Amino acid sequence: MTTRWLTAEEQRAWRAYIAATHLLEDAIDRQLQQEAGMPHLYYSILANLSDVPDHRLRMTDLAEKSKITRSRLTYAVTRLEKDGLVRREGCPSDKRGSTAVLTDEGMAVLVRTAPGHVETVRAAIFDHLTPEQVGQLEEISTGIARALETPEDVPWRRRSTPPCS
Amino acid sequence: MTTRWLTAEEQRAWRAYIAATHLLEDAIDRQLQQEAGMPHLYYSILANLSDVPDHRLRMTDLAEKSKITRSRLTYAVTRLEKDGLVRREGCPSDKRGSTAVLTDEGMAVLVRTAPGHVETVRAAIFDHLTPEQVGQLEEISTGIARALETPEDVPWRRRSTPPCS
DNA sequence: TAGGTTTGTTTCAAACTTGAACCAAGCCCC
DNA sequence: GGGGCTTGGTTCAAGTTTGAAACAAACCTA
Repeated sequence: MTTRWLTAEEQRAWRAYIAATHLLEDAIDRQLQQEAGMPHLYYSILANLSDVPDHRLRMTDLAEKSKITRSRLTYAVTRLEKDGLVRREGCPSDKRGSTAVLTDEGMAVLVRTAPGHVETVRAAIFDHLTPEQVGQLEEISTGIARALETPEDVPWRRRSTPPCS
Repeated sequence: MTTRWLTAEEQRAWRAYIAATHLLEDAIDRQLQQEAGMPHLYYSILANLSDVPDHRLRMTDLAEKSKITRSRLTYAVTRLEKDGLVRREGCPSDKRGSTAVLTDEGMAVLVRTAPGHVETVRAAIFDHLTPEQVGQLEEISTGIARALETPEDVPWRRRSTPPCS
C-alpha cells in the first residue's frame, strides 16, 4: 500500500501547528511556573477538580478528564498533595478506588493565579484570533479529539468509572 | 486592572484545543516510539535536518527551527549521536560553534519510518478535516506562533546564527 | 465459594526536560 | 592588547514522564 503523503498545504498546516503548540506550551508552562510554582498540567488538574461538583473526582476520571495516563496523574497528585493543594480520600464503596479532592488551599491558589493565567492565554492566543477563528479552532480540535478518543484505538486509556459513594 | 476572562466560546475552544493536543502528542509519540524507537521530538529533529541543504545545521539554528531550548536540543542530539543517527562537527570559522549533521543511517531511519508516521498523522488529523479547515488550522497556528516569536517577549530563545564556513 | 479474570491504582527504573550556572571563544573599545 | 560584555553550547541537579510490572480489591462463573 503506497503512502498517502501530505499535500503541500497539509504539510504547511502541520508544521505551523507543531510550532504553535511547542511555543504555546513553553510560554504557558513558564508563566505558571513563575506565578503558581507548577507546570501547566498540574494547574489543569486543579482546574479540572475545581470544575466539578464537590471538587472531587476518582483518579481514573480525573485522568480521563485531563487526557493523561493514570500513571502520570498518580505522580502529579502525589506532588500536589505534598504541597497541600489536593487531598486523597479512599472510596468507601470500592476499596480499590482513590478520590482526589481539591483542598481549600488548592482552591485559593487557583483563585489567586487564575487572572495571570487567563491573561497569558489571551495574550498568546485569543487576542490574535477573530471570533470566527475561535469557532474554527474549536471545531478542528473537537474533530481531532473525537477521532483519537474513539474506543477502537485506545486500549491504553480507560473509560469512566462508576461514581463513588 | 480587572481580568479579561475568556468568553464561553473561547473557553470551549481552549479546552478542546488542550484535549486535542494532549491526545495527539500521546498518539504520535506512541507510534514513533514503537516504530522508530524515539519520541516525536527526536524524529522532528532528524526531519528538520533532512530538510535543509547538506543535512547540517548549527545547534542554535536547529533549536530555533525545532522550537525548543538549546539545552533540550543538546540532550537530544547526544542521544541521537549515540544511536549513530546524527554526528556533531566543529565549526572552523567559529570555534565555539557545533554543527549537527544527519548521518546516512539517520536518513535511512527517516526513510524507513516516514510512511508510518505520515499515516498516523493523516489518520489522527487530516482525514477528519476539510480542505478549508486545513487552511484555517494553518492560519490560526501561524498567528499564534508569530505572536509568541516576536522578539520582545523571548529573551530565552535566541535569534539565528551566522552560517558556518 | 474457590479460582481466574478484570479493574483501579501505585511503583519502579529508565528516559527526558528544565533553568540556572558554567565555560570558552568572539567582540568591542578605550 | 587587556579588561569586560556577548554569544554558542554544554553541564548539572532536581523535577517530570514513560510503560511495564506489581498489587489488591471486585467480579465472575463453574
